[in-house]
Amino acid sequence: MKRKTTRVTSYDVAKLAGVSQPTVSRAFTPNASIAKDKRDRVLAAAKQLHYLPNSIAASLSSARSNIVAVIVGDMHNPFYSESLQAFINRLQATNRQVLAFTVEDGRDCDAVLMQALRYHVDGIVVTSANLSSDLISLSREVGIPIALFNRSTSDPTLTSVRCDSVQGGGLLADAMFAAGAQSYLIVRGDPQGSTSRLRVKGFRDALASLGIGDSAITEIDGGSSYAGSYRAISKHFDSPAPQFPDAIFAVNDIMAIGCIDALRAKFNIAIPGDIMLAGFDGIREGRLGPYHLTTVRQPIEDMVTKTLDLLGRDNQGEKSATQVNCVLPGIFIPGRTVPGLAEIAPDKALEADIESISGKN
Amino acid sequence: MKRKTTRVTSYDVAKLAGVSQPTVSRAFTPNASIAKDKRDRVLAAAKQLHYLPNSIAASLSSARSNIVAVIVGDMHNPFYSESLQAFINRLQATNRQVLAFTVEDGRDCDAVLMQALRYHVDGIVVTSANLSSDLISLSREVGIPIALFNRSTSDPTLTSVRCDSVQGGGLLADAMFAAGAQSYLIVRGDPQGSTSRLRVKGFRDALASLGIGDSAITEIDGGSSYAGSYRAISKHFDSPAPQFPDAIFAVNDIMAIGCIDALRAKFNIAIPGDIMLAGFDGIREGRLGPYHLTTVRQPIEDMVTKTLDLLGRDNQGEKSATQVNCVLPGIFIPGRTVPGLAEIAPDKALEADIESISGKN
DNA sequence: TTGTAGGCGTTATCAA
DNA sequence: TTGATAACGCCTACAA
Repeated sequence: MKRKTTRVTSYDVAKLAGVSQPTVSRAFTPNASIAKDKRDRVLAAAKQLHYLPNSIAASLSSARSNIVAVIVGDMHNPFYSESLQAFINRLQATNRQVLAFTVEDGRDCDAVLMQALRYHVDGIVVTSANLSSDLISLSREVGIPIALFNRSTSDPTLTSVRCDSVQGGGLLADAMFAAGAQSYLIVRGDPQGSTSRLRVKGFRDALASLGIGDSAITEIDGGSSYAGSYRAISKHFDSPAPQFPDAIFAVNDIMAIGCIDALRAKFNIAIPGDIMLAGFDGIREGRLGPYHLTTVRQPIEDMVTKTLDLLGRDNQGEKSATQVNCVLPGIFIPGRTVPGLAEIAPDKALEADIESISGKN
Repeated sequence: MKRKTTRVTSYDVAKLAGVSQPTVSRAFTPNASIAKDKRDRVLAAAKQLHYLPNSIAASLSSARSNIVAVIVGDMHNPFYSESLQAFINRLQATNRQVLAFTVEDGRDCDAVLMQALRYHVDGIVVTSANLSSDLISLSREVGIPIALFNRSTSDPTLTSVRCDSVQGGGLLADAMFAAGAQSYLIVRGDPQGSTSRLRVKGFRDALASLGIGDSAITEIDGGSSYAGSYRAISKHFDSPAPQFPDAIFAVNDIMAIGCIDALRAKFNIAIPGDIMLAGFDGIREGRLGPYHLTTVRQPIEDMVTKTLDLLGRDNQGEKSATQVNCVLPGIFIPGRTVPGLAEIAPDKALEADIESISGKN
């Protein structure tokens, strides 16, 4: 049996360098026990032949692929593309690769997850997607750890990392109450997900303990998107004499931005002059000049670190012995959409905001 | 030699189904010649054993990984995260995977490219990054095709797909001239890249043929980012009696947004009332309420299709025989930052804009 | 430190 | 259509 495409293999290098094949392998392995002169000889031969170790073959024989699958549900929400970027950067820095997947709205995450399992990736990060318990147990059987990112788990045996929605919601309620808000509108997100629910809960709990009664709080559905919240706001206040609340809490930033745009364009509302407003996530867009959104930032970097840490730990052996649900606190970001918050001088805050946004072509 | 983790293999399935191992392989291969009853038997056995074909092993044996590497330079620019998403969606739909890489500003793309080559990916898409000619020839030797996305190539032997910067720049010049602009400011992008240069060229050429002399055109450096252009605008007009132009052309949308924010915040400029303005790319953020940016949209979907098409063609055999430089026309998007363009009724345009933006949590 | 031998789990080839 | 057998290119184990 003969192949057409004869690629350069470690055997070719071994022959040229006058060593055995495993020695070539060692030359490319950090901290392998190999004499310096041999390593140099091998590397020289490799360069001469344009040899590149085949990671696929390495994965097969060593049973670790150095690949982590990252499944992103909604790339339309900047929070998730920022998260994906963070995963890529972090893994790249440790010589691992990212196999990236997206799951379109409501589509089954299962097919995609199956693909990931087939590649025998070292771990799977699932962001914002509902996965069936069948697949969860399958992945467990196959021995590939799964971690949920920014998702609290319906299945308590699943490892997950997320930001403290309840605490974060509370921070925003406190800030708005302190700024004098007495009536509130909450714009909800994805009814399927727990994230929206918990943020609302944290917000309402804090208000309750501040003495704000339920009658002062209204909730509407924002569809969890810019367009959805834009429409929701447009429709909600579409009456001859709309009753505007003192404050609006949109459960995520992209929705908050949709609300702001709708309020300004359709109702000529000033923010925070007429209505104060807050979001949740801390996406870069919220820092743009027209918004300066007051929000709670999810500590993406720390969450990514923790997620990969847990995935690696799972890999070490004990498997599903210790599932962990890691909850990190959110960071309150004072913007200009809630009055009386700017401790920092406006220009300084602006500069800081700008610094935090970059982007080259 | 014994392994600890005894995973289910095709042999296990073969034994249970009472067939040979290759038959199991055939059962999982579409259009393979296998009797229906055998396939059913195999699939049943596979399901019972929770068998998943090992794609890594398949890659090794078949010499095709079904993985395409996508190297993204700047995830801070939404254009590139949108592009990455488009690649993921398209490849996923054809049962291929994306190995995602990022290259930080100015860092060497080479190390990352090397990683991709090691995985023997079927092709590599390079977006916004400078790669050395060494690596280009290496990839050619290894037989892995590379395609540049939104990059014109210094190396003319490289396949590339991009939007017609010259034509696009011309469209914007025409629109602004038609709207009455007589004096122009151009905010340049990355001086390294050809993209910015070509867009500026197209813009200036069009102005020249409209009779606008060089003395009416100023160019400044915008650093190719939101922050960079924000600062550039702030500095450029920082004088007791600043001379504002009639029109500003920022070579990409994220910079255009930075310009708008700076003009509004620092100089209280109305757009397009005081100054008209245009960008380039067609990113989602440009559609947000406060901007409604007039721009030229890059046909991302078509560009992605074309890119993958070319990568696949390269793979078919003839290798570097036919390098292709595909240039697709940009699409003029009338926004509200250049007056007199809205052919569509304002509300309808807004709705269309909103529809084009989604995003769930 | 180095080499020999064997296996990782699939697909490709060829004969039946 | 099916099965036996040989690659694919590397890593691991073990002995030297």
